[in-house]
Amino acid sequence: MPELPEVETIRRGLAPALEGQSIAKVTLNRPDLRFPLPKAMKKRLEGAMIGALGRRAKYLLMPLDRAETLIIHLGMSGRMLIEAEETDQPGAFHHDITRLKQHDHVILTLKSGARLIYNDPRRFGFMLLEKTDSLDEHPAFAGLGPEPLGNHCHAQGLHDALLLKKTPLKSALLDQRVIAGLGNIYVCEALNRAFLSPFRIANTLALHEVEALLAAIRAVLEAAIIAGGSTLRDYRREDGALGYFQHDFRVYDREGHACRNLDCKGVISRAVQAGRSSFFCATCQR
DNA sequence: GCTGTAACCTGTCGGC
DNA sequence: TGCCGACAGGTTACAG
Repeated sequence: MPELPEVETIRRGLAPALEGQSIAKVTLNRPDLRFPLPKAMKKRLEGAMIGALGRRAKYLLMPLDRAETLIIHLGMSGRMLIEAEETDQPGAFHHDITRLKQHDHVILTLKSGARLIYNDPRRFGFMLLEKTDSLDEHPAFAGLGPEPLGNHCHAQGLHDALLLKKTPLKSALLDQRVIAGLGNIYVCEALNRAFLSPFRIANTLALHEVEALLAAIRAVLEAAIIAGGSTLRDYRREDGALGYFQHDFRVYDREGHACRNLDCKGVISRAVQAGRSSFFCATCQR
């Protein structure tokens, strides 16, 4: 799925087309997403005006003028796409010729005529409509760790959180309660840049190692946002275009290739941790 | 209470 | 060429 950089890229791309626009029509083609969409959602959305788009971790937030916020999670394969005007012509959707319309589960038609399409083949994603003033208490957000790119994320705080974890570092960083927004790709990349093994037990890291780790996490995420995210299979930007950060991967999906860290002659290995692939260099990551 | 695993669903890719 | 199994960016329920 879209991890933090992909969701942020989508947010920035959608904002000019959505903010200040009213929703004229809601089409629920397939309400049985990960969590079933309530039938009342259609009525609650139609006629509402969209405010400034936000993001928390991997969640896209669409506030409405009715004191409610549409919470969108893209799961593993979800896409949010803007289509300029309604058309059934094949291939008319910008560059995104890979999208199958059978997976267009939710369509918001704006008064401007543009359509916001939620497409998700694997249906691991979901949408929730919640009261805006109680979002922080919502179960989706209440336990989330700090935003790695935010002002409230500090090495000391991350160090304290990791001290409580007896799991391998890789698993600890995937835990959204420790730090929010990281997924498999960017954890692998950040650990390589910080020269830390994914197998290190989280509570054995010294503060100076956590400082290096946090700096690496931030560098990776910022570079990925500039590149428009990473496209492996499903991810597309809001206009159907690809992300390009996958060309800058140092370890992810590079098993058997040379490590790209300076002066390291190691080779990238792959191992399975908690059912997920970890890519790392055993020579320079300790 | 914490941790690891399996399951959710569908598409893609590689091997046979 | 076609079939089948493995695997995939996330999250969560459940067993140990």
